[in-house]
Amino acid sequence: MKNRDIAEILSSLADILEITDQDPFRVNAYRKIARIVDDLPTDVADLVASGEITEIPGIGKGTAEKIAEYLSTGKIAAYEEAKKTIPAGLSELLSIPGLGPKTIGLVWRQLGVKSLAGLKRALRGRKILDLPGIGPKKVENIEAGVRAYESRSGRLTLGAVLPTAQEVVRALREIPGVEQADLAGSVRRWRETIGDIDVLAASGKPAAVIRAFTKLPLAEEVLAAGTTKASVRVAGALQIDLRVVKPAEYGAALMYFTGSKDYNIRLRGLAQDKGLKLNEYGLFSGTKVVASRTEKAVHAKLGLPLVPPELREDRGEVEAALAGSLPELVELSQVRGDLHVHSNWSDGGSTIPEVARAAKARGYAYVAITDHTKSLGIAHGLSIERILKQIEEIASLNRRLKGITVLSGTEVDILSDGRVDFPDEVLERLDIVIASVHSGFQQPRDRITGRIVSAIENPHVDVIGHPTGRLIGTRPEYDVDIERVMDAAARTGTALEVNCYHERLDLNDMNCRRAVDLGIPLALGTDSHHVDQLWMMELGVATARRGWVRAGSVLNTLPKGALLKRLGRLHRANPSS
DNA sequence: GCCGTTTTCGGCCCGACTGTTTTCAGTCG
Repeated sequence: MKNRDIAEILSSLADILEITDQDPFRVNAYRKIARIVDDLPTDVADLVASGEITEIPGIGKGTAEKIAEYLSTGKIAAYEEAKKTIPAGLSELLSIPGLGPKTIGLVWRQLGVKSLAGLKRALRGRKILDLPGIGPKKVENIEAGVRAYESRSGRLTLGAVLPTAQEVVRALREIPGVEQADLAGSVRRWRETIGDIDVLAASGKPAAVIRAFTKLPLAEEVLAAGTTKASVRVAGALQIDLRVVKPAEYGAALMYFTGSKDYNIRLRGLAQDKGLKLNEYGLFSGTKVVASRTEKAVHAKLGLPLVPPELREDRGEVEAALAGSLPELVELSQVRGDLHVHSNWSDGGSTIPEVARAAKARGYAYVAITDHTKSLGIAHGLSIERILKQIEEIASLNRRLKGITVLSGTEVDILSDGRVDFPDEVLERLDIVIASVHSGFQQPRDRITGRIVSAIENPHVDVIGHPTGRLIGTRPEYDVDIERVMDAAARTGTALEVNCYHERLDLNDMNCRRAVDLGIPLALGTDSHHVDQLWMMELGVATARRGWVRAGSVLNTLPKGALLKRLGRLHRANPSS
């Protein structure tokens, strides 16, 4: 699938056109198409072959031809030509905060800056001060931008910052004069990674709120503080931006600061069509406010139901909302159990009774213990003898437990030849079998895809664990042909996991959407190695919601009996609970 | 580059902030 490659080329093309001062709307058109192609749940080659590609809003004849050209020749002539017009190291400079295309074009043409190293030399040499429109303050800003760019460690996973973000909102709501406070930005949309945390508050006394906010104990450093907004640094490197608005403007402001940018653009377009204007202060007819206090009211005046923040990415949700066909998304409260938890029998830190207690406290009806198997020696994977013993202990524990059932499961290794690590007679005795790849990540596409398809076709395998193997920001997915995996899963009825662990979220949102379209069942599991990690179910539910998943597609929204029946193992259901 | 019953040409989201300005350009979200 070439979607990602094509998206990167179109995005680079946009960078080049921007630096060479071409029509900004053309630049935006390419950026938008790059995003659309990257988000596509299907192989762009199929859409080109069928001619459906130009039916996607935003993609016209011109770009469709370029994509077709890439698919047949491996190159796009327009891009190859454009690349010759600027030095290769220039596009990188667009990532420096405070430095934009105009200034980059200026230092390149006037000073011969061709790269980050060249920019730093120009800053040191102070030649840059001779350029029109550049003064000492601007030089200072660019220097600070370069430092920030060089020191930043990339985006953090949502799961790594969410607890802090939620604590900040709680603290904010305690401040006198704060009427409402919520997370906004990419955290509220539950994007898998975030750059900083945006928080919004409503108050009639913004200055006092800002003062109190900057004095919160968790604020380690105050980066900026004005009358309506402030930025502080917490927990090391994490930046929190607070904005305070009037209560009457809260809904419009929350929409504005939640984004995404593309969603906001779409809604402003809808407003324009109605002769209205939408900004962060409200929806206006001339100077008269039409709606502003709540998100629901602003959406309603635009002819839309309230669109859940997880969907606000301009991936078709606006059209669906207008047509009244938004999906009813799965909710955390509908999840009746966690299907992927490790205990101290393998590499987990909690005992099985501790897991059961914590799962019950979360309101679950069941929880599956799915420890590793013997070939994963590093994780103390279970031998056949030990898994049989564990099955017995869990049965005994279930006889004592009230209000929760522990399911006997396994996360069985998919071996390098596609067989799994336990024989059928062992797998048959388990309530749930997850099969996962934990080795041979470097295998070529055919081989690793074939392994996973073999596991899918194994009648004892219920779920494929973390199907792409990626670790966000650490390890790319293995070279798996996810289309083939999904075709096999759809054919056999095998579930694919939405691994909820914050560094995995695998399947990701767009793959969830593809799976749902194909009718593939999904299994939510946290992959917890300690009871402190069970909360990450929230992250998986959010990922599923971002993938337009309804409760009906999620196995663990089923009651225990229906789940076990679905897994084909009703006869092994524990009769005592 | 994309798009369209006000349009096949002429638009394309909106405002704040900053720094350089003397009326505005660049950047950001």
